[in-house]
Amino acid sequence: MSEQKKKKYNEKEFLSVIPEAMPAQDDQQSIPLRETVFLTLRKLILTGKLDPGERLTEVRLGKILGTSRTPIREAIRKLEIEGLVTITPGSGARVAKITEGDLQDVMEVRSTLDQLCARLASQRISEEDKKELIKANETFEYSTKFGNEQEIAESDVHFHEVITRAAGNRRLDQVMNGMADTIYRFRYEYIRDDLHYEELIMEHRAICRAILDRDPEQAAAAAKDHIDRQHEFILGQLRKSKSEK
Amino acid sequence: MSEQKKKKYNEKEFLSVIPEAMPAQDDQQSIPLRETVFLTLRKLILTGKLDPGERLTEVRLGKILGTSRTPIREAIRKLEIEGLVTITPGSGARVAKITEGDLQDVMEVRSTLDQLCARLASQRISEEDKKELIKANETFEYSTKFGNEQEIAESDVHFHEVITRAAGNRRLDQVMNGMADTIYRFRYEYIRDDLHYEELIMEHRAICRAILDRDPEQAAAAAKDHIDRQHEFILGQLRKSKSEK
DNA sequence: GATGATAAAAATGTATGGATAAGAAAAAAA
DNA sequence: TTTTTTTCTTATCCATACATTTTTATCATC
Repeated sequence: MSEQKKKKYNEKEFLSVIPEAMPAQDDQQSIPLRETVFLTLRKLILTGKLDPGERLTEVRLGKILGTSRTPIREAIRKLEIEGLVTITPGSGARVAKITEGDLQDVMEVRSTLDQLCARLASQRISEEDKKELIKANETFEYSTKFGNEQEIAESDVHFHEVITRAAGNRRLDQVMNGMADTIYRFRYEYIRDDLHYEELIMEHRAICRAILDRDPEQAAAAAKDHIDRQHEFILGQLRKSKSEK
Repeated sequence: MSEQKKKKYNEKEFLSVIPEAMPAQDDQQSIPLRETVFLTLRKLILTGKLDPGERLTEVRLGKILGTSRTPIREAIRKLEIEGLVTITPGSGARVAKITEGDLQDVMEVRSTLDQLCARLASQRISEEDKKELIKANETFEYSTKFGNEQEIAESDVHFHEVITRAAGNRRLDQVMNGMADTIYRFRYEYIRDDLHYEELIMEHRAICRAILDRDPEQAAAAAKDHIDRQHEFILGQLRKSKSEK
C-alpha cells in the first residue's frame, strides 16, 4: 500500500525543507562550514522538521546541503553530544527520540539548577543585566499578548537565558543550554494548546522581583515553583497527547 | 637561551609519552578508532601528560598514534565539547587551561548536583547497587590504607560514580561525568600532599549510611558537607601551590 | 504468506590530496 | 638592536577515494 511510498515521501519532504534553512554563507568567510551545518541541523531537529528516529545519512545530507561528508560528520558528532542525535557505530546517526523518561530526567536536574541560577543571579547580577532582565521580562509579557507561539517560546527562552547568564557561572550556563534544547523539543512536539500565560507571567515576575531585590532564597523558591508547575503542565500535555493516539 | 630549545624539547617529550598510552587494538575490531584516540588523548590530558596550553596538531598526533588525521580530528572535537580542549577556528586545538574560576564554577554546580544525586539515590537505589555501594566504600577505605595516590583517586571516583548511577537519572549522570573530568585534572595537577583520609572516610560513611537507610535529606546533607569540605581543601591547595611559585 | 539465505546497494570508517589561511622565519628598514 | 615587511612553511578545512560493514532487495524454501 502506502508502505512502498513511504521512503520516497520522507525523502521528498526532507529535500524540500532543508535548503531554505541552510544560510548561504558566501559573505561570512570566518565561520567554519561544520558550524553552519551544525546550527542548521540543530534548528531542524529542535523545530521538529526532522522527526525523532529519522535517519541522518551523511551522503544525503551532503547532497542536500551542498557540502562534502566531512563537515556533516563533524556536525553530527556535535549533535550527538548535545543529545539531539544518537549514533550507533558502524550504522549511522538518527534523530534522538524523546521519551517521557528523558523529560523526567531533564526536569529533575533542571529544577535543581534553575534554583541555583536564580540564587546566584540574585547575588551577582550586574546593573547592566538588571536592565536586560527587566527588558526580557517585558518582552515576554508583550509577546504573550501579541505574539505567536514561536515568539512566545523564544522570549521565554531568552528570559531564562538572561538569568542563567547573570548567575555568572560558565559551567552552569553550558549545562543549562544543553538541557534547554531537550525541553524546547518537548514543547515544540507536544504543546499546542494555549499555555496559562497569566500564571507564567506571575511566576516570571516573582522570579524577576526576587532577583532584582537580591533575595537569594526567595529567588530560588520562585524558580522552583515555576519549574515544578512547568514540569507538571508538560507532563499533563504529554499524557493527553498520548491518550489521543 | 633555552628559549630556542623549547619547541624541540616539547616535541621530544610528547613523542616519548604517547605511544605506550595508545592501546594496540588489533584484536578488538568493533571499537571505532576515533573512540580509542579520544580515550587515549583524554587520559593523557587528565593525567597531566599533556600540559595545559599545549598545541594538539593533527598531523603530529596522527604520526604518533599511527592513524590518519580523520580520527584525530573527531577525537579532538569531542574533547572540545568535554571541555578538555579549546579550538580556535582556523588555528587549531590546544589543551584547555584550568583556572581557579573554572574550579569555582564546577564546584558550585557539583555541590548542588551531588546533593541531588544523594537524594535520588537514597530513594531509588536497587538492592544490587546497595551491594555495589558497600563494596565501593570498602574498596575506598582499603585503598586509603594500602594503595597509592592513583588507586585512591580512582576508588574515590568510583564511589561517587556508583552513587550517581544509583540515582537513576541519565542526564544527571552525563553532566556529572563531564564535571568529574575537570575536577580530576585539578586533583592531579595540584594535589600532592596527603589528604585527610580519616575525614574523607567518615564523610563517605555518612553518605553511604544515609543512602542505605533511604534517608534523602540526611543523604543530601552529608553530600553537601562532603563536597564543601572538598572544595575548601582544593582551593587551599591551589593557593598554596600558587604562592610557592 | 512468512521465513531465511544470498547478492546487490549503500553507508560508514579511514586515508589522503588540494586550497586557503595562519604562523614562523628571514630579510629589509628604521 | 628593534621593528616592520615579505617570504615561506605549516596547519586547518573541506573534498574525495577506497575498504569494510551494514542494510536492503531478491529469491528460494517451508
